[in-house]
Amino acid sequence: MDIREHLRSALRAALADTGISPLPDEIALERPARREHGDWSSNVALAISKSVGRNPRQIGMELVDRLSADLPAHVTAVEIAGPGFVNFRLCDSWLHEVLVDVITAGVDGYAAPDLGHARNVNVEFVSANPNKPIHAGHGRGACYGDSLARLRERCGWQVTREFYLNDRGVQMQRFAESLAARKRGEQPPDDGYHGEYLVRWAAEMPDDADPFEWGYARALQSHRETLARLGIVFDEWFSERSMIDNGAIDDTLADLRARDAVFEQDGALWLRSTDHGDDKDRVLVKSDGDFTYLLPDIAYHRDKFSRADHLVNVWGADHHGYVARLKAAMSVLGHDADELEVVITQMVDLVRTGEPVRMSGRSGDLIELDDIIAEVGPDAARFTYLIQSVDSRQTFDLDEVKKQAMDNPVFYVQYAHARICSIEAKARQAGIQRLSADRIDASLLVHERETDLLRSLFELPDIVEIACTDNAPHRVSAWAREQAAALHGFYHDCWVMGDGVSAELTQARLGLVEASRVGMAIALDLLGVSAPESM
RNA sequence: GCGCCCGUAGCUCAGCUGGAUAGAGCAUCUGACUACGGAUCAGAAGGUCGGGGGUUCGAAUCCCUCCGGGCGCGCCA
Repeated sequence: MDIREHLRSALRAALADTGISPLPDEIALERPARREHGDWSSNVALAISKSVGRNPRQIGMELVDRLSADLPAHVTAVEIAGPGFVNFRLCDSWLHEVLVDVITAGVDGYAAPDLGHARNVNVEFVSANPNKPIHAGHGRGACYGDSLARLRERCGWQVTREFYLNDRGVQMQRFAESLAARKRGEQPPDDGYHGEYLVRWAAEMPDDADPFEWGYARALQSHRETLARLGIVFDEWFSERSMIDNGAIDDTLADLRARDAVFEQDGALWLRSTDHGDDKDRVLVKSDGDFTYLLPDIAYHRDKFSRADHLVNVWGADHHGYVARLKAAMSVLGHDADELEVVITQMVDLVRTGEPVRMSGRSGDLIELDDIIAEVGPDAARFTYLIQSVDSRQTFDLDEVKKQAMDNPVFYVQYAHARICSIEAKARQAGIQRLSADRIDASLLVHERETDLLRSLFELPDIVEIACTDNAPHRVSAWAREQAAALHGFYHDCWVMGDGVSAELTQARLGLVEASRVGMAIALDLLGVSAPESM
């Protein structure tokens, strides 16, 4: 049983004994920041003092008295502190159970809370237009979205990774015209695409190819290849054009009309989105008969809702203004708008030793994600994109990320994993066979370095759950760094084998090393970063 | 003007569904291996958590307000 649930039930019983009624729904238990405040602490006396009308310190004292009279398992002391905190001191035995839990559950079973209950979730991300290479800014959304998908998979969801293709419209026309112009050796039109990549692609294009279709296919190939370099593979590439061909857009329009959610004004057709939380109504079909981008978007999300229980969209900050209208449209169509989560990633500033990397506006050149990957490597790119909350603007310093050899966190973390593997290999070479968890005497693990590692491993399931529910992979990155620090400290102070280390202690420590490997492998997998056995 | 995000150590950032003396990495300074990989470890120094109010036993965290920065507010996509 989770140690917190164990302490909670003890507290609940003590509260009942003191005549508190009704018992609080929630009893908070947390690890105090300061060591002298014990191993676990509860503020329950403070939390209920008002409703009970009693002094919190007094309630706390009573709880301490009753708990001390019959100490729960693992607990060595219960103390009152400050305004009324109830602090528990535990012996290390509760941590020794963690070791067994981790090894027994393994990489697939540990820290895998079932939050999704096999529901289907569709995670749509990147969705870069198929008319130019994926650039550095997309990298953040790509790594982030894939990590969200990994978190969902670990937490019991059925996940579809989806890429939406805006494969029609004026932008694609301009792209085709620009490509054709380059093929003829001419400059693209002023309102076309001027990037250097078009010169390369034009050179590849056969003379008799249709610039639109060939260019589209070429861009798609480029996207696939770039994403594959980061280990990102999509299940579905959804074509906007297909919704015209198969009537999905007409159906959507008919659906909206049937729900009396549209009206005509000034020759255009409008969606009454203000009825569902938008700040103004939106045009669906322009007076010239073309529809706006919004209508296919609505049709697309309508389609996604027919395929999944829950939708997650990863959008760049420049699209946050569209959230309200899309949610309004889904609400109009009878969907629960809360089942559509739109997460916004803030911008990325590329810099090189503190100097901003200029994106040439004149030529239309962008820094391609391929170039970033080639320069810093896929693991460093992914870890860097995922090390920080996507709510904050990110400064991505290419030189900092590349000089990883010395001080980059991704290497620090990967090195920890490699070290673990190195120890295990050394043990094998020495003919030491690691015993199964039930045959290890985990109680031998009493060194502070050892208990630090176990405490860290204990936290991983919580971290995974929070990262999943908050769409926050950076919590996993932070954990991985802490776990790596704990591992390096352990490595430094605690010899697993050799003179002066008993066979039993070697076995216990090998178990701890294996548990660490499990935890680190889980975290790195969630981040999509490789877990090397040697570096 | 309105909306969303951000403002925490010299730098890059965690911590934000309220907890006790605010953390990490980098950079700086000082130390540590005759053994499992020194891409490591230990210590020091570094702070008006943008400012001001409020709620609370308790606020970086919640509320209000102001300041600063980013991104959006189309019958563009």
